[in-house]
Amino acid sequence: MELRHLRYFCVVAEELNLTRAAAKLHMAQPPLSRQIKHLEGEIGAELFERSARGLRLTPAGQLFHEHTLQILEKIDTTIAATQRLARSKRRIFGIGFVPSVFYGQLPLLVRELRQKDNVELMLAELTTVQQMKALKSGRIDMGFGRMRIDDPDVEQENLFDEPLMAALPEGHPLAETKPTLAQLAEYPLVLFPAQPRPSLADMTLGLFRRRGLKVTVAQEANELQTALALVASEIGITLVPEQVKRVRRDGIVYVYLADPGLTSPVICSRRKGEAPSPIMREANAILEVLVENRRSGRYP
Amino acid sequence: MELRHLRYFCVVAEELNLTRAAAKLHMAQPPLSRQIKHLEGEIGAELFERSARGLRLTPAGQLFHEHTLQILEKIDTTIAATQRLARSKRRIFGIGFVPSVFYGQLPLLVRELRQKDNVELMLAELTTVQQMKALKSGRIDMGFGRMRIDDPDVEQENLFDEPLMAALPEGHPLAETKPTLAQLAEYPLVLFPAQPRPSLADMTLGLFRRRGLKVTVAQEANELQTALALVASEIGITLVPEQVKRVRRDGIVYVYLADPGLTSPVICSRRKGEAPSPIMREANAILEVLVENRRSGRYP
DNA sequence: GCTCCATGATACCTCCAGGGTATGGCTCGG
DNA sequence: CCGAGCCATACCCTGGAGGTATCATGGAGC
Repeated sequence: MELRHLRYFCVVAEELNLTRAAAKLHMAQPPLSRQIKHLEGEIGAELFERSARGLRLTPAGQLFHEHTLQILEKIDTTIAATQRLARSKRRIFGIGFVPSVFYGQLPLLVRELRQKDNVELMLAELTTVQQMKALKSGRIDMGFGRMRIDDPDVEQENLFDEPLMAALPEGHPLAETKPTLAQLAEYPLVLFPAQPRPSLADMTLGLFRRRGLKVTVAQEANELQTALALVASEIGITLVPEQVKRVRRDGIVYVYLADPGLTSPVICSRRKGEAPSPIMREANAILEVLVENRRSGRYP
Repeated sequence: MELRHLRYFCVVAEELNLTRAAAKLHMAQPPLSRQIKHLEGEIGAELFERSARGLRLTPAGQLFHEHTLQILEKIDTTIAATQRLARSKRRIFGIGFVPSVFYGQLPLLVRELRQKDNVELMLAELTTVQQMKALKSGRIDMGFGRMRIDDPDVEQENLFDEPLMAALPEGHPLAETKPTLAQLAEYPLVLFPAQPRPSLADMTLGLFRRRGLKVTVAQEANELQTALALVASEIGITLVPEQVKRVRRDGIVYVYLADPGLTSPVICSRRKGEAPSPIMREANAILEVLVENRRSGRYP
């Protein structure tokens, strides 16, 4: 499949008429007809219903059209962004992060760095393991995760340890308490994040298991917002890092846990033994302030 | 430009060696070399720095690589989704919405509809004006907006009127009051959303202007989260529809306004004179319950 | 400082696939 | 029943993608 097919498909999907579409594309109708068939063959699905009076999109065709528009749009913006960056003298600074650190001060680091006019920021949501590879390949320059991984080419710095909290529906029996894990184990759990494993979800399960507590998983969720919605709907409860409590939501209360030592670290990874670039130095300076604020409890 | 170029570029960007990349692509080195040059020519930017010992990505190349990976990934998932839909007997149901309605009950409608196993949901963020065209072309079947637009082929239903609220930084002099527009006009404004105009931003400005109030715009923001962050940083204040107050955030308080009649409607648009499909009937039923809850103040 | 070699660039050839033209066949409206 | 409108098929032609051979270059190693 080539972009040509997508471009043709879009025009045809809008015109619903091969002859007119061909005219719009400055080409004859038969080759267009063939290319569309070719596309359908490659995807292995009918995108159009043919009739003697023009075409109609099948449901699959509708879906494909919607996404194709987005793809073509993204290509255009990508080219434009690349050209802009090539003309400017900016350098790329890539930051990898696991989703759960993005509810805290990371957005502040991003906002500060975007101000600088010698740097183009590139953000990538990556698991801690993926971050190792991305660091080495130069795709990112700094990674934020929650796991310690031994790698000779990467140095890790423990920024701070973050307490875990329980997210409970409003009015829950434990809502005004400081519960123990044993107490929480009595209630069904919303496991989160379900998708890229291993993750916080496994850590959560491990915490219970190591204490010999049996938990029932009521539901899995991939995104924080979904998980919180499920908690608010009283489908279950879930454990989240403290940063998440900044995401307040009607129907949800966060409570600290009674068990000591239930924390999740936030770890910053960098390539080892590399002279810090000017941008890296700026990032480090900002980070230092943010970590200091975090440690002293001063939120901006 | 064709997908071929992107696929080649990705492999080269990973190998940073044309000979090896060519081998991986099961082709000879010279044509690959040429295609990459061709790509650079078309974009009008150097993506690689050549040396006798292999290649290196330029900043522009790095950016392009990052986005190219996403594009290729999206194409794969699009094809997979299209195939899946073609095999199933599901129908498409498209919903268009302006961002500001997505903080209310719309997610609930989406969640309920996703449960049904005869429907594949397609969401599209569109301005109210774009929704008209999308409805007529069949891209969406239902649109949610905040503006009344006369169109012979579209019928609009006013679901409810939503009060406007002011988002203020914590500790703001007006934070514990029910201020008037005149009082708010004393403080700088964060204009939101800045990008697709006309929008709520113009409505906000209009409200002040019609009362003969002069406002100073401190900053523009495209996304709600940014706007709220700016408010929390005491850069300015902003007006938001009531639904937004469900997005709570540290450092932000929402207050109702003293002026009467400061509301923003939520309007549902459908194609006129069309027999409702089974899915549309299900959507209408869910919508009715949600609107009733909204009107009676019962949030789920 | 010279040589070697890995690596990318250039030149030229081949051939296929994408586009063109001509035409058939189907369906719907009058 | 006929014609208009539309898509599909058949066949031809050419541009450009890919192949082979070879050159140019600069860093590593002696």
